[in-house]
Amino acid sequence: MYTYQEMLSVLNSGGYRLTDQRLSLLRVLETFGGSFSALDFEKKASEMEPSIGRATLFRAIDLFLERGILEKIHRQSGDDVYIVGSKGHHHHIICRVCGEIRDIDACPFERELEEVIRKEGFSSTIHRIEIEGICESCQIRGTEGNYGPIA
Amino acid sequence: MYTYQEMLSVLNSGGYRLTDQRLSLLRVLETFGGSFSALDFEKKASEMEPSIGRATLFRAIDLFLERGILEKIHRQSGDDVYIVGSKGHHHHIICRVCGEIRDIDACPFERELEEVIRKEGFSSTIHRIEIEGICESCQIRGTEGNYGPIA
DNA sequence: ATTTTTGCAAACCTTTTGCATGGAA
DNA sequence: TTCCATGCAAAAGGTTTGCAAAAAT
Repeated sequence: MYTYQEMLSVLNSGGYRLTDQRLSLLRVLETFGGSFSALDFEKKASEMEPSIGRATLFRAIDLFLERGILEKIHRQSGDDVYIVGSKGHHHHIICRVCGEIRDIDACPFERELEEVIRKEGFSSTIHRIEIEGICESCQIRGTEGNYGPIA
Repeated sequence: MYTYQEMLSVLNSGGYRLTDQRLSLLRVLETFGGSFSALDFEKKASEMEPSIGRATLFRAIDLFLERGILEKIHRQSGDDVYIVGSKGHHHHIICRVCGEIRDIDACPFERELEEVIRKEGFSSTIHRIEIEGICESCQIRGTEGNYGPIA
């Protein structure tokens, strides 16, 4: 997960203007531990900096996604959530109870992916892999009974 | 990809009422070769059966998803599209030029997934894997220059 | 006869847009 | 001083809802 300084230098080196609003939004991002929705972000942002308009926030989200400061994750539920980005190619494992999202570094699927792609004759490929389940702490808390099996 | 008869029997065995609208919608699904948006579906449905209301269509989509008659695919672009379902656990490889979606049967990632899940201590997991690239025909057509690299 | 399903239209909710103002470089 | 970024408020866009009528079992 990028630090404030790293996020800042991504913006800076991209030639983007360092406005108060953008810097405030980076500060807001620092405070998120796990995943959050656009609305979570908006809410927290307007608590910390009430003057930030909705349009600015959504434009910042687009920019942050483009620059990798944010990553968007598509949940099984259909909701999109965001997390603060991190370096390099990686995937995520998500707890559907507490919402924790961990990075899986060093994609363990490269070999099999290459095989599939070769077989299908595709080029210029990207892949998305998301794993969703119940993390250890939530298993211990015994909450898994509240969640049915998922197709 | 399920045939009309298979889709019908899924509905039937689920105890759902076989209304004209639902049967018409299955007929519409038969006509799709590849992926389509909810709006594509609505458009085609109201051509083939003008009396079908929007709410009915969206309610049917939910039902079809639940029963596996449809599968929802989240594109890199952020759009959700649908395809007619097929049996068993599988993944998809999507051409970002022509939109073709092929099933990858027999998940080639089981071993590595198990390893990751064990290492992270997760239980009750599901996974989604989507591969997006350019299919052979579209490579030959030379259209890949129109599409920039994707993060 | 009972219960599900439908159609309509309005409501909803998140995201986007146009445009004049303000601020960074 | 130039162009990028912002805020506002309105519009957009896709999806969902409430309800009375219609249809399936």
